[in-house]
Amino acid sequence: MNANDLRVVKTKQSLHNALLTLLSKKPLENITIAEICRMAKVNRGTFYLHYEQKEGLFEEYFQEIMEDLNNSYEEPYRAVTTLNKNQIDPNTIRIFHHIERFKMFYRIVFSKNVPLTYYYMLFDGIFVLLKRDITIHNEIQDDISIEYYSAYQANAIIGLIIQWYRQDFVDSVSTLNKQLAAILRIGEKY
Amino acid sequence: MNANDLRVVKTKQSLHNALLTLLSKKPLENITIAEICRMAKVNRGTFYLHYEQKEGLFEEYFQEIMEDLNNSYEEPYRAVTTLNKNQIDPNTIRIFHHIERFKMFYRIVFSKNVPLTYYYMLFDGIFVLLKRDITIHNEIQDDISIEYYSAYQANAIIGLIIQWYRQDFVDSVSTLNKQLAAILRIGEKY
DNA sequence: TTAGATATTGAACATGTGTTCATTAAAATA
DNA sequence: TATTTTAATGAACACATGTTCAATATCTAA
Repeated sequence: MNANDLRVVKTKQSLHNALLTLLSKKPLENITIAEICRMAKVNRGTFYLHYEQKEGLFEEYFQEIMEDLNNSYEEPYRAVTTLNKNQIDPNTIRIFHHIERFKMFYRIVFSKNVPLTYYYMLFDGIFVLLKRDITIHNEIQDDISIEYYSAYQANAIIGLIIQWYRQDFVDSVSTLNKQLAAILRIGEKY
Repeated sequence: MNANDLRVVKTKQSLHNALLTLLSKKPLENITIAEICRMAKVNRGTFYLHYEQKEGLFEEYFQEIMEDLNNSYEEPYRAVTTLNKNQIDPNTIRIFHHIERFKMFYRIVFSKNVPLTYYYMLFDGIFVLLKRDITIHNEIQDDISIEYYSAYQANAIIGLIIQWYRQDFVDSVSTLNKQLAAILRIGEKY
């Protein structure tokens, strides 16, 4: 199954387009593989040559979105810009911009009948960014595992995003940035 | 559909037992509704009279587990015992005990092909506990939304649990408690 | 205990799933 | 361009899904 073979490229493209079209009409859970294939004019057997579930198709998209998340931080090494210092500038927090930009997709990612896969892809994405950030600024005691600490911080941010999502992203990106900045500053008051 | 009708009770019980038996042999994703019904000796149509998906059946179980989580904190009002004070006693943190106790179920809840529903049930459970805790000890500035703050803290804890789960819960409950306590203490050093 | 209410059943139907296999069509390469 | 390689197709299969409906069994309430 050579991914560069034009036939493969064409097939996948058709399937991608079909899924996108269908997603604009109904939620992922109500879309069937047979339906996608009919619309893409691709044999159903061919679908199974490339994917196991319709979720795999969406996963390919989401992969690209995760790359955008990474690229957002490729410039300086700033995930959330050093979590515990009080020189946090809310504008350097890029995560919420990213979510806002792709909110169409994140509405799917966070919907309750979708498998956890995408959640984990997002989690891992943020986890890696934070771990890098935390390691560089090594703002950590030796009794804390970097893994646990990164998982804690990464998922905490996703917690904000969940809350945001549940109000259908009505708050502004800057509200989210400010909330995170304020929360991170809490500890330092004591 | 009277839930007290003996026929209903009997049917649900059979389905529950069948699901549990099957779950000991294979993951939820590989279990079919038809299979559950065959084993429970319940007509497939009857299944659809009570549930929409097999996931709904599991959800009923998980509901009970969530009640256990709540009961764990029914005594004094201590979720994680006031998140930001340094008099945190790791032993008063009950969440990880709870997870450990039901780890069989949480292995399902956190598996990647399962819908987000259960994740949200856990999230909401912890969220409510923390929100109560935070409100009582009102350890919060007025520029922070209690909702966002609770979501942040609740999901942060689940972040630790995810990390724990991914190593198949090899670490001890007390390790987790200590990690959380240490992380919560970080802010106060500055 | 009986009459009425209703949950369960079995059968059937259209559609989806996941897989196989020989055939065909479209690429790569030489 | 001709040859080889291999992806895509169509047909078929057993099984699952989700729904309907009349017939039956079982429960509740009088």
